[in-house]
Amino acid sequence: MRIGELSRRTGVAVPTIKYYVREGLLPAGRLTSPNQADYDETHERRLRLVRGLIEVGGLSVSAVREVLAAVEDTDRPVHKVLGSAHESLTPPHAVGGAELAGAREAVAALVARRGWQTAPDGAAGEALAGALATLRGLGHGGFEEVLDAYADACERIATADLTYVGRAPDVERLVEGVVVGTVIGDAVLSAMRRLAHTDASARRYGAADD
Amino acid sequence: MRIGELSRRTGVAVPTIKYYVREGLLPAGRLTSPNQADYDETHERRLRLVRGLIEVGGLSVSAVREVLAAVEDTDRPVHKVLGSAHESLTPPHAVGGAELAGAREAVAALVARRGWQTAPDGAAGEALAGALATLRGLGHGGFEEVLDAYADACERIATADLTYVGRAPDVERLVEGVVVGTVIGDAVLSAMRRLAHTDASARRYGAADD
DNA sequence: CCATCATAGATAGTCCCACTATCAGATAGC
DNA sequence: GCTATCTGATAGTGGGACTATCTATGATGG
Repeated sequence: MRIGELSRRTGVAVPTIKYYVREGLLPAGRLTSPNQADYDETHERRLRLVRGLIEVGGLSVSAVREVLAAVEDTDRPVHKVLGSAHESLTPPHAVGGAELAGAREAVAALVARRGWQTAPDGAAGEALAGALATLRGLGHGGFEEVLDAYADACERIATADLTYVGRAPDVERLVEGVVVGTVIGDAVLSAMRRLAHTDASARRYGAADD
Repeated sequence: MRIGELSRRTGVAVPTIKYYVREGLLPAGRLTSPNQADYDETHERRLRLVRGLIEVGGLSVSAVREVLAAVEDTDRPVHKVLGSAHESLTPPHAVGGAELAGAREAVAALVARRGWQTAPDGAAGEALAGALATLRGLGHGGFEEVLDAYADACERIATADLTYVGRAPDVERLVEGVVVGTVIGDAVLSAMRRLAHTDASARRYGAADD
C-alpha cells in the first residue's frame, strides 16, 4: 500500500508518518520508484504500536525509539531482551533529597522480604525508591505500611501477565507482548485501580445519592 | 521565612516558585512590605506536594491546578470532593477507533461482574476502555482474559489504600491523602509491578547468570 | 547612614518537543 | 495530457515549563 492508505487505515497523518520514519520509529517503505514507496502490514502493525505507546502509554518519541531498539535485536538471549526492553520502559526519576537513602533501604528490605529475584538498584527499584522518598517528604511515610498489600497484588498481576505473554508464538511476539503488557498494562491497571477506589469509597463513605 | 529560604528548603528555584504562584499552584506569601513576603510551613508543604505531583506523578501544571482546586473547597460533602479530585486525576484519553464500542462493553461487563458501585462511563472507565481498545487494535485482545486477575489485585489495593487514607485526622488531610495515594501510588504500583515482572521472568526464563 | 544584598512584580525570552506546512521534482493512473 | 498523489527536504508552529532580566523598593550589617 502507499503512504496515503497507511495513513487512512491508522488515522495517523501522512507528515506524522514521515516524521516517525525520520525519527527511526518506523522503517521506511520499500521504494518502487524514486517517488513511490510500498508499505505493508508490518508497517501498519508497527505504526499502531508506536501510537499506542505514545497515546495510551504516554511515552515520548525518544522513549519509544529506545524500546523499539530493544525489541529489534532478537539475537540476544530472551531474558536479556526482555530486561533491556523493561529497563527502557521505566522512566528515569531523578528525585533527590534526604529521604532517598532510607527509601532505598525500604526497597531492599521489601525485595528481600518477598524473596524477589531482582536487583533492588535497577531502574524499577530506583523508581520505587524515588516514589517512596517523595511520600516520606510529604509526610506520608506511613503509606509504606500498606506496601505488602501492594506487593501481594503485584505478584498476582505479574503471574497473570506472564501467563498471557507466555502464549506468544515466537520471540518477536513475546517481546512485543512484554512491551505492550508493560506500557498499556500500566494504563489498564491505573484506570482499574481508580474504578476500585470509587467502589471502595462509595461503600465506605456511602455515596448512595449519586 | 522568605522566598530564598523556601527555595533552599525545597530545592525549587526562586523564579519557579514565583511561576507557581502566578499559575495558582501556590498561594502568594503574606506581604510584610511592598517587596517582602513571608512564607510558612503550609507553603512549604504545598510546594512539596506540587513538586511531587509534577515530578513523580508526571502531572502537568494545569492538571495540578485542577487537582488542587478540588482539594481546596472542603465545604462540599467528602465523597464529592474525593470524586472530583479523582476525576481530575484521571488523564483524558482521546482514543478513538472501531474497537472502542466493544471495549466499553467489556468495561461495563467487568464492572457488573465485580459488583462495583461505580459508573463505567466516568473518566476512569473511559480510560480503561481506551486502553482495552488499543490492545484490541494491536492484536492483543486476548489480554482481556487476565482482566479478572487485575481486578482481584485492584480490589486488594483499593482496600489497602482506604485503610491508609481512613486514618487521616481531618478532611484536608484525607483529601490530600487521596491525591497523594492516587498519583504517587500509581508510581509505586507501576515500579513494583516491574520488580515483580523481573522476578517472575527470572523464575520462568531462568536468568541465573545475571 | 550607606553600601550591599535580597525581594516583589512584571515582561520577555529560551528550550524542547511533537508535530505540521510548504516545496520541488517525479511519477501513477486514467 | 492531466490531475491526484508521492518522496524527500527544510522550515515553521504551538504548547509547555520554566528562566532571565529589569525596576523599584526595602532589609541588613558595619
